[in-house]
Amino acid sequence: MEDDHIKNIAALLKTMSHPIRLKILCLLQEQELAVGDIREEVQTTNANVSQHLSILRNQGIISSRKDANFIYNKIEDKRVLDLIAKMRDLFCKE
Amino acid sequence: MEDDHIKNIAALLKTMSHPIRLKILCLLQEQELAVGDIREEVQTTNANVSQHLSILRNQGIISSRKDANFIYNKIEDKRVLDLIAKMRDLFCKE
DNA sequence: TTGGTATTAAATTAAAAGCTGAAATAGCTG
DNA sequence: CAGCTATTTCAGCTTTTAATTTAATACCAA
Repeated sequence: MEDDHIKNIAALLKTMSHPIRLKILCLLQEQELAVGDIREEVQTTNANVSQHLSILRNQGIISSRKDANFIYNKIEDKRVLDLIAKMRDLFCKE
Repeated sequence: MEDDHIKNIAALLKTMSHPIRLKILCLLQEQELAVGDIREEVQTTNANVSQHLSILRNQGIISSRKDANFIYNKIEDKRVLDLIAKMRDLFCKE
């Protein structure tokens, strides 16, 4: 694997390696969600969720759409879904 | 996915998310290597490689065997090999 | 045992990441 | 417009991580 790929993948893993962000990605597997919805699932503040979402957005992993004063987030990079599926497959047995 | 699994996977990803450590794992896919061998591939110091190896060892990802004054490292958790293969498949196209 | 090589350990410093609370923005609704 | 809700942004603070340097350990070979 070339160094450039390694650098990119390492950056992606770093983005995914925070428990809150990983959980957000898991939640978004099935549905679009707004910040408030997510805050209910992950025990933290709105501002914190918002910050994590913007990190995910900057990586291009998720995208957002605005509706009234809600902002709905969904997974943009479908490869991440594949990757999460694989991880579940490998590490969630038992 | 349960919170415990998320926590564990996040910790694994975090360990893998440093470019040097990810590269070390890629190098170890094919063969056992000593610290000095790795230092030649990754541009840094011996001590730095050693530190990264010990992080990987503490996570249980790699294991070591001593032969004279070399310490050979190899991947212990085979699931990590699977995961890397998947990532290569998803993110190294082009 | 002396010297050389390979590796680890400990300590220091610098940089990055994470969380919080408060202020700012944007869009509804009455 | 005034007030309310959802979200983002910012500043400050604490914690974590990374790299470097230096010292220590272990093994071999002359």
